[in-house]
Amino acid sequence: MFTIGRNTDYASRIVLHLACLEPGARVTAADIASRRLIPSAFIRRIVSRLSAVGVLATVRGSGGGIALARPAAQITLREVVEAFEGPLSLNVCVASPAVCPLAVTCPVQQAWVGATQHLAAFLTGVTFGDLAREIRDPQSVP
Amino acid sequence: MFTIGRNTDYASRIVLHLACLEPGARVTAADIASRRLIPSAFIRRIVSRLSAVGVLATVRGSGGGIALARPAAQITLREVVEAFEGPLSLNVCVASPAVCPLAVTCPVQQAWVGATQHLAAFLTGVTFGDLAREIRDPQSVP
DNA sequence: CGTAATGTTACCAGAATAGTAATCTTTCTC
DNA sequence: GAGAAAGATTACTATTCTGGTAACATTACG
Ligand code: SF4
Ligand code: SF4
Repeated sequence: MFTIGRNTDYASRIVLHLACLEPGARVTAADIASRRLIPSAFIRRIVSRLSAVGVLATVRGSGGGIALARPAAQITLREVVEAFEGPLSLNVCVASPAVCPLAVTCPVQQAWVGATQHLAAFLTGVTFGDLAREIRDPQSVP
Repeated sequence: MFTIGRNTDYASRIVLHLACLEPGARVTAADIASRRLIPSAFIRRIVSRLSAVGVLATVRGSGGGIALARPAAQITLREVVEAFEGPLSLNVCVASPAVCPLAVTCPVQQAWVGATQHLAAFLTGVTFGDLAREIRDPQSVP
């Protein structure tokens, strides 16, 4: 079906949730999990990955929690996607042309390279600052 | 890694091969399989699907083979992709928003809808007529 | 009828997915 | 310092998906 995995989607929920709060607000992972319908035993790994990648800043111990490492306006959807799906590459030969012996003369490869670049550009243009702003209008989510 | 499957890639090789021949040329599947490095026991299902979808016209029996059902210029890469990956949908909520309870207020969904539309538009713009023309220049492939 | 071709189905091994669970480490509060 | 509250890490599992193989069925030419 050619879709992103659940990990990636959950990650975007987490970042979006934080982007909707006051800048710099810190909140526990379990809290986000319950509000955003993320399996509570699952969110740990996701948060861990996001912080390894530099999207989240975490504080351990009692009274700790997670927060955005940077302003939401500087976090792109692409960054979150690539943290879980790896570098964008719509066909195996885009990331590493060597895997296909036909790559040298294959015009389809060029098409996939182009499609990947277009998608990457689109996702780079979507920041969580923009996304959070869209949700402020109708009713603010707890 | 978020890529198309091998089925889809093999399918594009088949269509490209036919697009490089004389218009209307008919050739056996086994021949394409050996020239384009497709597992020979695999190509059957792929050809079958492509013909069910209206991209290929097949002729059974001795002396039969496969050919494009329409001029290559009218066959888009999107069509081939969707024949194997299903309707383009970069996240589950794009194809059917009902699967996610958050969909009604989720701005990320809008982003995925947009990304899917952009990708779809790009792939619609790539026809095998164009692709075949690119390969005629350097050296014609057997 | 025999042969050459596609159509269809069943099957399989290995990988990926989605999720659970248990344990470790850090740090605050009392 | 004890205990509790948090995140970090790892191992495990069940299910599905993927890529591929194999066998058989169907069609058509000669
Ligand atoms: S056949 Fe072309 S598109 Fe397919 S993997 Fe090889 S180079 Fe890429
Ligand atoms: S959270 Fe938003 S993007 Fe994710 S599945 Fe639900 S509607 Fe779609």
